[in-house]
Amino acid sequence: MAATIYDVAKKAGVGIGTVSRAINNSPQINPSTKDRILGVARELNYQPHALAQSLARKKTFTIASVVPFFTNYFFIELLRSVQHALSRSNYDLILYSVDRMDRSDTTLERVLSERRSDGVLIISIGLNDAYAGKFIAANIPVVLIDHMHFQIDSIAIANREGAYSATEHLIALGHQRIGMIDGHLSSYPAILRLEGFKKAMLEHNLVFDDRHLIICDAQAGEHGFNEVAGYLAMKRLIAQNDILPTALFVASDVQALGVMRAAKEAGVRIPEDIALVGFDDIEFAKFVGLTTMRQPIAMMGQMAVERLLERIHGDQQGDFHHKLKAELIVRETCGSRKGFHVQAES
Amino acid sequence: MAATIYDVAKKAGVGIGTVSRAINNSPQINPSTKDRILGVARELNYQPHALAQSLARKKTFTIASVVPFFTNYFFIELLRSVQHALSRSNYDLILYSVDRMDRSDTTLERVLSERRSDGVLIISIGLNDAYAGKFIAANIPVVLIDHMHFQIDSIAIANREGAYSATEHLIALGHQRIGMIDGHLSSYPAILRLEGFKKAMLEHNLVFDDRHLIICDAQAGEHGFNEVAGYLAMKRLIAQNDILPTALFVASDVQALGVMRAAKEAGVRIPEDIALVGFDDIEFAKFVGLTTMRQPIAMMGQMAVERLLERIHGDQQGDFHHKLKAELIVRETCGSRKGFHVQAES
DNA sequence: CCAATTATTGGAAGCGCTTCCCGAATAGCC
DNA sequence: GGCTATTCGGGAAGCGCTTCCAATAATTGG
Repeated sequence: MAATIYDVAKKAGVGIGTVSRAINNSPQINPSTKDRILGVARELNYQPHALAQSLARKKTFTIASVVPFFTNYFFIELLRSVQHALSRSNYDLILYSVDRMDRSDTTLERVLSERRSDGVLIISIGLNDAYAGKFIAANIPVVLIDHMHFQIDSIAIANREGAYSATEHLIALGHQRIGMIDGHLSSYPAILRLEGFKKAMLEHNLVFDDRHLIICDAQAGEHGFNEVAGYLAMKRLIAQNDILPTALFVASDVQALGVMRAAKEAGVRIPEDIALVGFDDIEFAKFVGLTTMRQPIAMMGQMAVERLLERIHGDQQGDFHHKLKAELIVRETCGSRKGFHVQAES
Repeated sequence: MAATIYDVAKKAGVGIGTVSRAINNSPQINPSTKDRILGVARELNYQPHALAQSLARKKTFTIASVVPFFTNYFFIELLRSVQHALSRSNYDLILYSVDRMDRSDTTLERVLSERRSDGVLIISIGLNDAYAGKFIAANIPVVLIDHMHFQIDSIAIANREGAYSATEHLIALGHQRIGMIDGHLSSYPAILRLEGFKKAMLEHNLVFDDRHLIICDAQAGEHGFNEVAGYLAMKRLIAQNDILPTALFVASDVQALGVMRAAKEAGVRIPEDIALVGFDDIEFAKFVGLTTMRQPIAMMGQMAVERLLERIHGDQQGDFHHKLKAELIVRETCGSRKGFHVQAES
């Protein structure tokens, strides 16, 4: 069995309180006894038991992340950055997955009741007022990523503005007949991106054909933000239109990948026949040359962690609703209008 | 403050032991008092404190996973399946990331010392004898994924055989001048895949040109299993050879993606000029039509979790070194020899 | 040299639970 | 009815730690 604090105390001939002070380097201890105790501890290979510490301190040094597992590479890249940001602290990360968006409640309930964590990161999941209230009542700091709630800290992308920019890029390229493929409108970002798209069209006096808008089906609460949904949407677009749009704004990169696959199958060339702009800039967008709106994913993860940690430490008060701007990354799927917006890329 | 077991006991007019029996549905309790207590508990919105339970039970209902974060989509898909398999149990998942492969020790040390978990999943990381011994001594069940150790349960892919099959496929297609792009040989799978490749060449009496073998550089202990490494390798291959191989076996799909990008830039057509076989079958392989060796990633994750849980419950003894076979998935990067090996795909 | 501080230390109490031991209550049996 | 099994419930002990309080030892100033 592993050594406990009592073993160390006995062997060092001191009380357990003193050992505790030694290992937590409290100032209330004589440096020489401290050294001696640390020596004994090393000898015994003593390691404090994290759980016991948590119980006594009422602090777990763990943060929870609630993630829709794993429908979209966006989450993964976010998680990576969260983990990265966290690795500089000594907090552990515990993962709560929600497998169906429409059943996120049970997961949230679990996070709340287990009390394993000092703070929670909720990714791409809407928090209703009831749960927001519960977290506030339980005094557990929460940061929402890619979603909003008026009472809860959040960090999200400016979706409407991003969609606007994407569409505007297409318009600037001379396109007039522009379509859009969106996620299901049960998703908040999907709504906003559609709004941004429509706004851009309107402000540039372009009419937009309803048949050129395809909303992906939601499945298992997934909002259609996946490759297959994009593929299917593109097939539908091609099937139901005699004249295709000359340009397409797709609400996410994974969907755009599906669009490209369907286009290829149908002999529709990109960008020659249809120009394409995505959204997210997941890692693979670069590999396939997809023009897209870059979400600063890594930045979002890092900021969220920093904010959460601050909240945990009680440093910060006041609301925090950060909105990051998406940035247009021009690659090849809109034709070689390189230099239209110069971007440094590694 | 949240209700404790004492609050429930007092309000129900019983002892704490009885409350404990009620919520853990022990048989040693009168059903009627149990119901009454459960009623009170609900009223008070009582939730047992997971940490306190863990401490008292000496069981955490948590499993740890040690993951190289996140150099390769292989890990992510594995993690997804792990999480999925776990969601059917009531174990939580805590994530320990190792950011540099060559510094996995500190992470393992932490897993060991914190004792937050009942079992550990170690993904794609080599375990040396010292740490294997420590886990055994601490009596913590471990399952290794994508790696081996003679004393520790493991589940891995048959790398050598998979590489052999990939190469053989190319040979069967009539290729003679076959090259390979591999990860750095500090990686065990990289070694095995190279062996399988060479074996296939040898057994089919094909000579293989050393200049057609590119070993990616290892960076930050990353073994070169990433897109950029593949890209760079392909550039090198093209640069240092007057006559290129007609086919290429690439040790991982992410690298193959880089290879494709470099090929495109250099005007080398795939599959016309060079046929390509990858390894892993990550989700994106399908999107880009990459012929590859499928690792049953989801199966690996699931089996690993099942085995780990069995070990935790003490059901299983004896060694367990499972080797799964990789399966050839024919797509487009070797030319349209569709039907060569018919594969059902959704 | 003495009172007043101040620096250290020991260890009980407490974190919220499980579990074991023991007594009370009830049931079963002759 | 009396006696033994059985069932059920109470609560102390214990999981491994932190922290607070009181006690002791070392210093300081005069």
